[in-house]
Amino acid sequence: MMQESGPETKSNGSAVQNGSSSGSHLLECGSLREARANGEAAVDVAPADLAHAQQQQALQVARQLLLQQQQQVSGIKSPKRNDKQPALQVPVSVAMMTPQVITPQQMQQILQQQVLSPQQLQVLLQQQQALMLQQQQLQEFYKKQQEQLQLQLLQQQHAGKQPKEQQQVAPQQLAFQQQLLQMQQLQQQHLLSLQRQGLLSLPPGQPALPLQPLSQGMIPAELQQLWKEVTSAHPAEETTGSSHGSVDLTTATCVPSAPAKTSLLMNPHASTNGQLSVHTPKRESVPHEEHPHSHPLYGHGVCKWPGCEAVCEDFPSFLKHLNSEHALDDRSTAQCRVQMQVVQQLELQLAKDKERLQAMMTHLHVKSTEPKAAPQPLNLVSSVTLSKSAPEASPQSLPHTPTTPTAPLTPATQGASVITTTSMHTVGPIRRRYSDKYNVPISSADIAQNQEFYKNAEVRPPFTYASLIRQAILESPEKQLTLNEIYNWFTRMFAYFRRNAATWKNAVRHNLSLHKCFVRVENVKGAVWTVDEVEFQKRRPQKISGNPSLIKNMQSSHAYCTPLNAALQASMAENSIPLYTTASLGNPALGGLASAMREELNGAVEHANSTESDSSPGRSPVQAVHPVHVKEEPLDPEEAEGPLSLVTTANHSPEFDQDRDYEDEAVNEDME
DNA sequence: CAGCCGGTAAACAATT
DNA sequence: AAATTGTTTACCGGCT
Repeated sequence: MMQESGPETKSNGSAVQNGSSSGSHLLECGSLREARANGEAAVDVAPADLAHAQQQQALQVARQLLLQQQQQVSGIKSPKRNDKQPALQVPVSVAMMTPQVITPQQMQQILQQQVLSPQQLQVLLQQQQALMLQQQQLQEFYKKQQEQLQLQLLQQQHAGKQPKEQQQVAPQQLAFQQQLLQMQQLQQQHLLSLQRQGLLSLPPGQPALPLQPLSQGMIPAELQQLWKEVTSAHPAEETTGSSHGSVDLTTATCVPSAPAKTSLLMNPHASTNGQLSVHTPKRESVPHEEHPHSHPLYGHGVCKWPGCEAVCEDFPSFLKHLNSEHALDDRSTAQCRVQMQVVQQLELQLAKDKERLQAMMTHLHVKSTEPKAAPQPLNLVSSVTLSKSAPEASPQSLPHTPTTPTAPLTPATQGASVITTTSMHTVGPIRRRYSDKYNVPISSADIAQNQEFYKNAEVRPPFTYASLIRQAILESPEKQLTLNEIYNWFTRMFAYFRRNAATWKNAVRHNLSLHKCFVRVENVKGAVWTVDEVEFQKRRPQKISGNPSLIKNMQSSHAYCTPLNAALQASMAENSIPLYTTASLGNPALGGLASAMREELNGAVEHANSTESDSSPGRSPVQAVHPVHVKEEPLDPEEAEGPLSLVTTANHSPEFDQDRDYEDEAVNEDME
């Protein structure tokens, strides 16, 4: 225990550790790029706008339908009234309206990307809130629709209805159902194509959309047309040749800025259960009725119904057009459904991002308030590392207890590293290396927090044995420990290591012997192990060099921005929201953060060369900005450790510098 | 695909 | 003699 708070710890100063290789970043970037490539091509319209427009459209359409249905129910006649039946409801409700639950993979992603600046969070938050609103409206509409349908159905059944109607209806329904199925299939195809393109990543275990096996060839021309129209709305992702105007929605409506939804990927699993707790709000929310002229389907004198673009002189004429051309018929309904699906996708994305945001918020803010009740589940991280597929169970025989199921997700913290030497946490320092891949650097605060977390949660720490061993040794007052003491440290600091002793102890011994950085020193009482920082540092470069992927993301001078960008990009990539992609660089807020980070980076680098001024300077800026601990980019873990090495070895070895330089070079190369 | 890394398992020797 | 400590080799999976 004393070790924990031990003063000695100063050793590790600021280590900004980077992890070795970060595959995750790479992936993220890659996907992002792909998304951009596929999506940006055609669009000049901001994706956000698109998304917004589409949502609006969907809502509008839905409202329209709802209104019509209501009228019908209330006795007002309308052309085709019963085109719906229970059978139809199913697909819609099940497949379309259910939001999705976050999958483990998503969680992982979330975990990996937790590095957002407050500004980013804000932006995200705002966006999500906006989307949420729309989503709620949509859901509300949907529920109503369902109710209406049921009502209708009941009426029909009880009334015994006129044969005519039924006759009319039957065929229509059949046709409609068929269309729906086809639509779904199309979407499925779309999904598949997206997957192929790498835009979509489906969780392994998740089945794709629950589609019915329809022959693909059956797609009626009309449906195809429909599909095109609908899809054209989101050109971003669907680069498919069919693209057609793409303009419609976008131009007109809305918001000038933003991102797109490109994402769309219809997430298969979406259909499963998830649910956004959206409570149906009140229908009053429907604004359009009150502001007729602001009809989402009407803008710039043009009907914005997907694929329509009919010119309407004025609003009244537009209304006429709307009622005549886009009445409640099969086509409109199908279009509506498609739109709904589009919206749903957006919702899914929204849900994901919300979750992510939640995690980030929790991580960043709650932290202080909430006693890390459920600290983070790095385990996710670790498990990820171990295996991507297995959702929760850690593949390895590790005893992973699902400890905190509630798991907050703040995981990202995994990484590790910034150590504050002096201060920051009494806890010891750093655990620097996270598991190979996810090397997201962590702030001291994270570490401290994590420490608590690991002490109680049987979660495998995302650090290598070597890192842990080193940590243990460095934390000791004399910087040396016997094997048994190391064991004790492990068990004391990590609940995870209270199990499977044979396994990890063997690993510890193995590591001690294997790595040159661990030096065995004969002692009076036997032998103790010490750390040769120089050696330890030496090993790093290799990894780092292998990190290019990670580095690529960053911009040379903005090394520290990397995490940020990475997170953003990942987020965007996932959501296919270009907005951020481009914006991130230009965004002033981000820029500020970036510069702050850069400073930190520079500081880190400098002190790395110099001596132990370490981390304190570098990190302060960031912290000052916000409690956010941005995980500093790992440029090199070494850096973080640099100071430490000094401490231990006391001298500045050329090798050290070389390593550093080497790394820097590598970084630059990659970046450029 | 090769190479590197880290984790795990295990055999074996030396020491306590 | 048993347990602990160290060393070494092999294999596997992930990543670059």
